[in-house]
Amino acid sequence: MSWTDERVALLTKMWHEGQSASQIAKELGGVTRNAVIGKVHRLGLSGRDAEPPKTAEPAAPPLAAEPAAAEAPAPDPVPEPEPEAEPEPEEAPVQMPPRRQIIPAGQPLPPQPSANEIDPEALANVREVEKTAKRISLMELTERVCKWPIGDPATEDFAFCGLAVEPGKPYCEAHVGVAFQPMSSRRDRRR
DNA sequence: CCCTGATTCGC
DNA sequence: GCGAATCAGG
Repeated sequence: MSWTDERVALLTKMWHEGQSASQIAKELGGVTRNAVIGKVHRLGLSGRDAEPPKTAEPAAPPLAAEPAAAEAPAPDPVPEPEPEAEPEPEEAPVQMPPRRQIIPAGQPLPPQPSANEIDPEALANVREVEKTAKRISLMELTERVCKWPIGDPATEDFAFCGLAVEPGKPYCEAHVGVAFQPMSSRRDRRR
């Protein structure tokens, strides 16, 4: 696969939309995220919009910038014509949702396992997360999705959380929070 | 041990 | 110019 104008245009568009290199690579097909990143750099659009103020020190102290005889500062009004290599192809402004769509749960949430001696903060967090959980089925479980059960396994609306797991753990960040509570925090929460 | 972008360097 | 390999951070 080569970098045709169209592919470069799509790359540029997606990059400015904030898509990750791997997502762009997947969308384009035939290239790896490395290729995308390499191309991004070659195109000079690495810093997605603002200029990097923290690059390497140019080591150019402005000390003798002013010639001694210069009485007038001689300002330069518009030194940068800024080529603006942004062709901005007439792309259809539609097809806007680059972000992963989320399936809302819209459902009362049956009682959770041992949901009464858990750190209130973590619990609140979980209820929040479960509103936005992906709710995947048993067959959709993989090594890297949260396996926290949501709902009653006996009913149809049962599902697993399905969010991205905390690497190395079986659950997402929020569910790890309630799954692995140190005994210290669960002590004396009953009066 | 998943992801991210950044950089290098042989091609 | 290209991108795999590698590096560096989360």
